[in-house]
Amino acid sequence: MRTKSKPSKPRKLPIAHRDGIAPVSQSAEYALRVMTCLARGDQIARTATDLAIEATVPVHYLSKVLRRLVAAGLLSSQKGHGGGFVLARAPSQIRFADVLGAMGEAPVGGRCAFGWGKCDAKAPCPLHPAWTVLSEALQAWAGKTTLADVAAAAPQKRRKRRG
Amino acid sequence: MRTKSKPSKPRKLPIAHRDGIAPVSQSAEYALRVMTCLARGDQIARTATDLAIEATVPVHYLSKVLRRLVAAGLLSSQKGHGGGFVLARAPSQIRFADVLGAMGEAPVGGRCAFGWGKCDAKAPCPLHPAWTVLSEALQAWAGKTTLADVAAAAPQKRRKRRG
DNA sequence: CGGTTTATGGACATCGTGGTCTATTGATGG
DNA sequence: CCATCAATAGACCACGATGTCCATAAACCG
Repeated sequence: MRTKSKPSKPRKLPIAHRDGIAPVSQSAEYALRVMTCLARGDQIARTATDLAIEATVPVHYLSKVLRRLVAAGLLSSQKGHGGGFVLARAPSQIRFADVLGAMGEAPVGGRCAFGWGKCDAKAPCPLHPAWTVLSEALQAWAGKTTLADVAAAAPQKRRKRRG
Repeated sequence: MRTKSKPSKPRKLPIAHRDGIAPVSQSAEYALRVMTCLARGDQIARTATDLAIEATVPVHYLSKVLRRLVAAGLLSSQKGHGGGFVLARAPSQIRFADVLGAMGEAPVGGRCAFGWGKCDAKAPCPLHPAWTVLSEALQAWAGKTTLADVAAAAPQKRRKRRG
């Protein structure tokens, strides 16, 4: 075993690391955050600034995300005084998959994880079975979870009902 | 110098899209590819160039990935004529989680998807339950799948299996 | 021993994502 | 009508992940 390879100089390699196995991009995560915020409130218009604060997202960047969600038909927007963003459908009718899809995060599956151009059940790459398991788990999650689920969960603040 | 004005490029929205819900980084995928290649062959040393061709990975970039895998103790390396890389353990003893961990892809969970600093079962963010489901699915997948699984699956060449 | 083969280590160059900023358009209210 | 608010649009920049290249070290072969 000649792999002594003494690590006397523990220089870090340029291969960075993300915050773990990031299932979605940062933009997509922002989208889910803001959609969650909207689902948890009343159906009144919320401004981008307002949402950015609550969702802890850079304001100007969020506007781009919101634009995408509007273009995808998940949000309605209203300009001018009193305007803002509202969910286009009921929270129970908006799946995570819809939000991710609006952000360009297609539900996996299109690309061969092994680098092969074509990869299907007939001519599977070595990683195909394992990747299929992962892909199906992700799709099941994104397809089943809706905004209604996250709206119901974990109230952010104690909203005391007056009277 | 990036002051080369690159006009005429119809940059839609700056929110790019990856090849779907990419569960791992490109580097981590490369690592899984090359580890799969090694698991599928005999335990003879394979050169980086050889592996790069089979795994369809840029040669020089792969060398960095291989370095990481060696540093993590998943691979053994041998310099000089006849040298190359070999799995440090049996394929059944190398989980995907090990490979991902070597590439810096920690098994999720550390960061709050909603942007909160702290986020646990006691004070969960709205996304916490949904994210927990996702996180556990990913961890289960990465923890259960081993190189032996992908080595057995989908023989690239016809090879008689014993037993 | 020198020469070849291989891994090792790092210096760049490049590109996409994330993030900031400014201008414009549209709606509302006085 | 004008002032103001807020969405829309896109230019622009920073930075990290990706990818290329080259020098060096180590192991083997003659």
